[in-house]
Amino acid sequence: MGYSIGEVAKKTGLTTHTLRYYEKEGLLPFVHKSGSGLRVFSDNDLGWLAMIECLKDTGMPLKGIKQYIDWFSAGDATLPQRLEMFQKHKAKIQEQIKQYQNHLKKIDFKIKLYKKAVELGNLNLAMQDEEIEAQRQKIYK
Amino acid sequence: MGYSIGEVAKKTGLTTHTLRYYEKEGLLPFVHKSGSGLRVFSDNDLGWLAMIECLKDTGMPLKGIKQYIDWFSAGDATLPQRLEMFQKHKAKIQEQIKQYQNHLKKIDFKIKLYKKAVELGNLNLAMQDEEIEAQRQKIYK
DNA sequence: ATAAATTTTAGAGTTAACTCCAAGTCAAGA
DNA sequence: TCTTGACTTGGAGTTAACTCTAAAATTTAT
Repeated sequence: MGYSIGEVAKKTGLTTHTLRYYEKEGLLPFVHKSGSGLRVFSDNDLGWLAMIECLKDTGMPLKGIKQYIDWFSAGDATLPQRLEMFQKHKAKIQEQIKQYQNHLKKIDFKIKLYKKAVELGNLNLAMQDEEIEAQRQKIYK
Repeated sequence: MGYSIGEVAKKTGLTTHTLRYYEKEGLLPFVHKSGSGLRVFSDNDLGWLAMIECLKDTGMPLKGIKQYIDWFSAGDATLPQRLEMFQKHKAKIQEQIKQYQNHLKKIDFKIKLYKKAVELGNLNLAMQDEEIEAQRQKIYK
């Protein structure tokens, strides 16, 4: 029914230190304490941790995540703010993905270039290769 | 022919502080100095800055970028290392994109949920909606 | 019952990547 | 020439997100 901090650490891949830090920062306001003061995590808390991971991994700072949790705790009056937050964050993620895909093209070019350079044992020679120069132009134009 | 640090700051969106910091960290070993000690950036330096931005924005720490630059400076003997670096980094970026797309599904679910919740003025009611519950199952199963 | 492992707290320390400051030098326009 | 703005350095300060320490309490295993 409940999980110790160590169990949650194993489940999530976070350390116990990090979990306590998150709680201190207000990211886990729903975790209960046992009579003797030990944290007891519920499945609902694991759900929150999954959401925290999702937002954190997509670039939201802990402060932003805390804002969301504070809005949640404030109840239905903050539903519009929460919707707006997710919509804006979605746009940011999509922008990120686009940028990543663009950067990937540049990396692909470098891989092609360095494959040829390794083959020839010389970077300058590889840069003079027609096909490689053609691809360079396509990307950096 | 050459750009001052302020001009480069405008071109790149970095601050002059950051540019000096990058140089201090060994990321700009090709920038020249004028007789009186002013930095003079070339178009080639701008190319390096673009590559630095690409690697940094895709999650490579400055130390990793410096390693690449050091390998470059060491000459053709390090071509295989550089190729390997780009190949590994490409794999990491692709993994990132996949993860982002997955996270995006969760965010999309939240948007759907909160749209309904705003409509109803109540989050719990929205969670009981059939269509929303169906989508939740699809994602969190 | 006892030993070993886990958890508690407050608070200090770390790392990456900036960001700023002071005091002095350099450059461009009126 | 004078002033104003940009640039120089070394070094200190900041921020986010951990990461660790120590001493005490609790829980689990034998």
